[in-house]
Amino acid sequence: MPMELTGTDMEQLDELTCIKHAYQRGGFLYRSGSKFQSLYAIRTGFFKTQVLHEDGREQVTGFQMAGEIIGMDAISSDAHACDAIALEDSEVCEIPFSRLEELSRKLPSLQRHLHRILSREIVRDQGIMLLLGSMRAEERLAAFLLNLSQRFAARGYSPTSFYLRMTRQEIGSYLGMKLETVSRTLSNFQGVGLISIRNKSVEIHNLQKLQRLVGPPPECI
Amino acid sequence: MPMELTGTDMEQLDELTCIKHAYQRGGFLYRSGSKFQSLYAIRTGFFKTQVLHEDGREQVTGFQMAGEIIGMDAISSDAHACDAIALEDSEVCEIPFSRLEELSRKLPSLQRHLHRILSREIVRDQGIMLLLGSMRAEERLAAFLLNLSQRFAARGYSPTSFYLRMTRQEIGSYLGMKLETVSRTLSNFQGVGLISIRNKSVEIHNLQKLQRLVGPPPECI
DNA sequence: ATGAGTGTTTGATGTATATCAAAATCAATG
DNA sequence: CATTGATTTTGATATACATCAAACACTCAT
Repeated sequence: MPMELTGTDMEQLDELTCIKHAYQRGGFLYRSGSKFQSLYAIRTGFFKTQVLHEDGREQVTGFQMAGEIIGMDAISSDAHACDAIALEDSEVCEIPFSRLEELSRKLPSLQRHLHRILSREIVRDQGIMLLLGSMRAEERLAAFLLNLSQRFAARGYSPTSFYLRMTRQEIGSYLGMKLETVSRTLSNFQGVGLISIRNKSVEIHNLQKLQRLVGPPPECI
Repeated sequence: MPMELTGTDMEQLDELTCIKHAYQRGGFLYRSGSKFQSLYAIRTGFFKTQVLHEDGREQVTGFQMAGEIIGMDAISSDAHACDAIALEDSEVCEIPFSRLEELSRKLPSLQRHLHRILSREIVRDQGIMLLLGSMRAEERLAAFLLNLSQRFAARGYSPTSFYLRMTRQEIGSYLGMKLETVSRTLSNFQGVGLISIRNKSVEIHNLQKLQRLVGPPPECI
C-alpha cells in the first residue's frame, strides 16, 4: 500500500495482512448503515459509491478503480454512509481499521500515508463540488472523461481509448444531469470529432480540445 | 479539542499548545497554494472556504464556525487547496500538524479523534454533492437554512433566529445557483410564511415545514 | 438463433433557473 | 449627514437542461 516505507517498516506492515475478497458485478462491497470495520483497497475491478436520500433519490459520489482506497466515510460514525457496488467482477483487500490505526501509531510513514489518503478524498470531493456547482453539462462531461483518461493512464492503460464501466444513468447521477443529457452531450462531442463513442467504448481524438472545453465559460472566450 | 480523553492524556495534550491568532473580517486565514503547516480550530467567528478555477470562477466549499477544524484538504499535497477567508472578526487556534501527528501516535484516543474529524469532512462533502447533484433551488436553500439552524443550536444559540454572515452571492456559489435565485427563493419562503428575512437576519417560523421541503420532489408528494 | 429486458439514442416540448437591467436598500467614510 | 459603493430585490426575457415519448441497439438466457 504505501510506497515510501523503509525496509524494517515493511516487515511490520506485513502484520497488516489484508484479507482478499472477490465481488461479482452488481455485488455490494458494503451498504449504507452497515457497521464500519475496515477500509478496502481495490486490487482489480471497478466500483461505484452512492448515497441514497430517504425519498429514493440517489447520488453517485464516485467511481473507484484499482489501487484506490474506499470506505473512509464510515470512520466518523462507525457506520457506512454510502453503498459501494461493483461495476464489474472485482477483487478487494480488506484492511481492518483498528489494526491500521494500531500499526500507524508505530510507523510514522504509514500514519502520514493514511492522513494523505483521507485528505486526498476531501480534495477530490471539493473538485466535484466545483464541477457540480459551477460548470455546464458540456464542461462536466469533458472533465469526467479527462479524469478517467488520467486515471487509466496512471495505471498503464491507454489515456485515449477505454471502456466505460458505468451506465449513462450513473454518469448522469454523478455529474448532476439526466441520462438523456449525457447521451446527447456525448453525441455532440462525437459530432464535432472530439471523441468516438460506441456504446461503452470511448476513443478520445483530441485531449487538448477536451481540456480547453473544461476551461472558461463560452462568454469568456 | 477532544472531549473523551482520560486525565493523564489531558496533560500530554497540553503539549499541543495551540497558537492563537486573530483575523479581521475579510482576512485570509490561508491561501490556496500556500505551504501546509497547521490545521486551525476556529474559536470564535465565521469563515468561508473557496476554490478558484483558473478561469476566475469560484466555488464556495463551506462555511465554518466556532469549534470546527479547517485546513484538512492541505494534508494530501502539503499545500492548501483552497482559500479560507474570515466573514467576521475571528479567532483561531493554530495546531501544528507535525505535533498533532506526533502526539496522536502516543494517544490512541486523539488519533481516533483526528480520524473522525477527517472522515466527517468527507461525509459533509458527500452531503453537498447530493445537494448540488440532485436537489432543486428551493430544496437546496431549505437544506442550507436547516443546516445553519442545527449548527447554531448545537452552540447554544437560537435555532430559529440568526444572522447570516455571508452574502447572497456567497450562498449562491455554495449552493450552485445565482444570487438572484437565492434572493427570489428567500422572498418566496417569506411570502408563504416559512421565514422572515430582512437583509441578513433570518427568523425561521416553521422548522418542520422547512424540513419537509428538503424531502421529496414535488411530483412525489 | 430468438425473444425479453435493459440500456441508449434522438426528437418535441416544457420549465427551472440564468441573464440582463433597473430600482431600492444598506454600510462605510469623509 | 451626505455621498459613494456594495448588496439586495424585483421584473422581463432567454436558455440550458429536464421531461415525455418512441425507436433502436445491445445482452443474456432459453
